[in-house]
Parts: sequence; structure tokens; C-alpha cells
Amino acid sequence: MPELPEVETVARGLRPVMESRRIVTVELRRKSLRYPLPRDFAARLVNRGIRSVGRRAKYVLVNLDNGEALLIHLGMTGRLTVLPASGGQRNLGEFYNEEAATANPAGKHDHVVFGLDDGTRIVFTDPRRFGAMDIVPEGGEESHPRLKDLGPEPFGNGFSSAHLAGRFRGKKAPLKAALLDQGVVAGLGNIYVCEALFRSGLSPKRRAGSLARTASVEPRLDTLVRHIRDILEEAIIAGGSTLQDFAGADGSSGAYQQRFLVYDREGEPCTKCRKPIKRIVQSGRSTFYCPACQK
DNA sequence: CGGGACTCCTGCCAGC
DNA sequence: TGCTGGCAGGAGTCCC
Repeated sequence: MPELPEVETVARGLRPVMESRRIVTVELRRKSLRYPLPRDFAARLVNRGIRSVGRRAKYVLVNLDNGEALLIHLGMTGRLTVLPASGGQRNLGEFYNEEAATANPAGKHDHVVFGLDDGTRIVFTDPRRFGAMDIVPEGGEESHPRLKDLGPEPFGNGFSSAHLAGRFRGKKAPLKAALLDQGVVAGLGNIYVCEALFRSGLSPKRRAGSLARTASVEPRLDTLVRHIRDILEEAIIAGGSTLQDFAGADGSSGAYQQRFLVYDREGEPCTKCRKPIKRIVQSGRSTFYCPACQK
């Protein structure tokens, strides 16, 4: 499931392929993904030069030479595959089942294909269709409905213990839910929230507001901020190195999954205290944590 | 308005 | 062996 590090990895992979190229064809195989695509989607992209490729939260932003930007969200199962003109392929993020994708090469779930002026094609595949695309008008990054309410980037100056304290103040929602809220901090998903809370020794069940009441909890928020940054950075590094090995069809992008300390480890011994990792459900999602270590 | 429940979608897998 | 139900979850919507 693509969270910030996976999306960052995809953006970095697209950069050398797309930057300073021109989009010459846009093939739409369905009218909508998660949401309907703009009626003039293809027309606004064709013949546009690509200035840069960036990321905001879990969105890839392809910045065009007219100031507009192509916005891509990979949802749960979205994939971008680069097909060079010379043949072969290179996957940019395989967040679904490797075997299933390999067993289904016919392109049943290939929804959008971009053609570049050097013959490269970029295929967007998304079996579950939780992904989305849109076009952000020039200067519209602050006002676009999908972007305007996003919280600060975890690596930016806007993300700090003071910011979290402000956002948590009076909040009754559990810490887990608060950190999944993209308006509090952008880019975290289920896996990295579980991991960051474990490293920080904070219970996912604790009320977010309990971390904002007094100055005495500020060090705990500092710790949380540091761990969120660390874990995202490690995942980006792991994803980046994975991507380099991804030229072949049999490459696996799951290398960093080995690093999870609590996620999907129900019943396994905690790496700190050896007591079993517990799984609970919060707002319909699995939470994995160590009841002994996380308070 | 905050917060929880529900919804979308498809593939996988455990269990019968 | 084949079917089925439950589960996966990002994020928007709906309702209390």
C-alpha cells in the first residue's frame, strides 16, 4: 500500500524518464478511476512538455510547461510501469501481489497509458481502482480540493512537536486515527503509523489530546516526530535501492517489508520485551502494537 | 464540528 | 477441488 515513501520512490523513478520530455498521447481505457476524469483530461496533457515531477503527501505531481500539473494518486493497488521505446519494462512501485501482477500481464487493469515523445510509454495499472487522477490548474495547488486541506510534509519545517501539540489539543480521537488524518500530517498510512508509534513507545489507543495538555509531554512529541521522520527516510532509502534493482520482471520491491517491527506481526514476540504483538481494529483498520511497550 | 461507521473495488486466502 | 466469506485499506461521504 503506497504511503509517502512508496510514492516518493515512484516520483524519483519517473523523474529521469519524464522530465524534459513531451506527452504526445494519452490513452484512456475507462472514463473514471476512483472519480471521473476531467472531460478534457487527455486534451490538456497532449503536447505538453514536462517540467518536473514532484510529490505532495501521497500524490505524484507531474508539472507541465503551462503551469498546470497532472495529479496521480496510486490508491491501494496503483502501479506505474515504464515501457521504454527500446523494449523491456521497468516497474515503478509494485504495491500489490507480485505473482498476481505477473500472472495478469494482459493489461486487464491498465487504465491509462501516457506516450512520450521519445517513444516511452507509462502505464497506470490499478486493479482495485482506488487510485485517482486529475489536473491541477496553474497556481491551484493551494486551492485544489484534494490538496488544500493537507497537513505539512513530515520532512518540512512545518512538521514539529509544536505543530502536533496544536493539532492534538482537545482531540478525543485515538493517536492512531489522528496520525492517519492527512490534515494533521501528510503522507502517513496504516503501516508507518503503527511502526512510528511502536518506536515511540506510544499506545495507538491513547487519546491524541493527552499528548497536548502540558509541556511535560512535549519531549514525547519530539520523539514521535523524530521517529516518523526516521522511519519514512529509511523506507525511502530502502525503496530507492529496491527500485534500482527493478529493471527485471522478477524484481521484488518488498525488501523493506522485512523491517517492520510490529506491522502484520500479530502473536510474534515484541523485539523489545518478547511479549506477543497484539492486533486490534481501530476505525476499521488493523493496528499492530505491543501493549507492554506502548503506553 | 468532531469522530466513527460506511463505502468504493478486486484479489487473495483460509476454511469448509 | 472448488466455492465462499472475510479481509486488505486510502480517503471521501454520511450521520449522530
